[in-house]
Amino acid sequence: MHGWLDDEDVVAIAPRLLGMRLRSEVGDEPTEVVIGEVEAYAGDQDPASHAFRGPTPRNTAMFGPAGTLYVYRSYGLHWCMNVVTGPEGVGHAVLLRAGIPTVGRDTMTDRRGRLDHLADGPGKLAQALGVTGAHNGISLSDGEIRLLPGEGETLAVRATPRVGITKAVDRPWRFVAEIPL
DNA sequence: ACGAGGATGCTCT
DNA sequence: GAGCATCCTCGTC
Repeated sequence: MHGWLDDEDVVAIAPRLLGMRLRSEVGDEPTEVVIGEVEAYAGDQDPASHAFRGPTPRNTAMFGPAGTLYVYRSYGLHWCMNVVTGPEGVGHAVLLRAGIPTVGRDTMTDRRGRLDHLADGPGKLAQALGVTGAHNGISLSDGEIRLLPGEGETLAVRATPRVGITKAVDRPWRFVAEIPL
């Protein structure tokens, strides 16, 4: 399943996640978004990656097989989720930064505590789907959180520098799906 | 629309 | 002890 996720080139994989669906079976009602913004992190080739200096207690999930979910806590407050890619052991991952809510809107507004800005940021996306550190290391193929095919529409994609980092700031490894008019 | 500042706790040096 | 792959609120324009 998702055979292309184990490709060596995480920068090529990242934009292919745009338009895919991310479905959560956490809680009573399923929730789902279409992935709209991602960033590539290239393991030991990438000073901005959590895996840059090799395995640690926090980042072990990054060195698992492609299709593993890596969840970490950001700024002591928020959870952020990544899709592990590449051959097992390389530490590549794609940060999921934003999604368009499609299923379970009521549950997402409950979890977010507001009616707007439900999943337009990495911490907000994880919160809307009910994803926490308890999901770190699970498979995105057969678990509570799943990566599913999109509708197959062709998306216009814009590449920009990554957000919120202080190292390797020049690499245009953030990919945003342009909303068609 | 945009920017500054504070909240908050874990990870690794 | 420093440094975060962030979010929210409250100011301005």
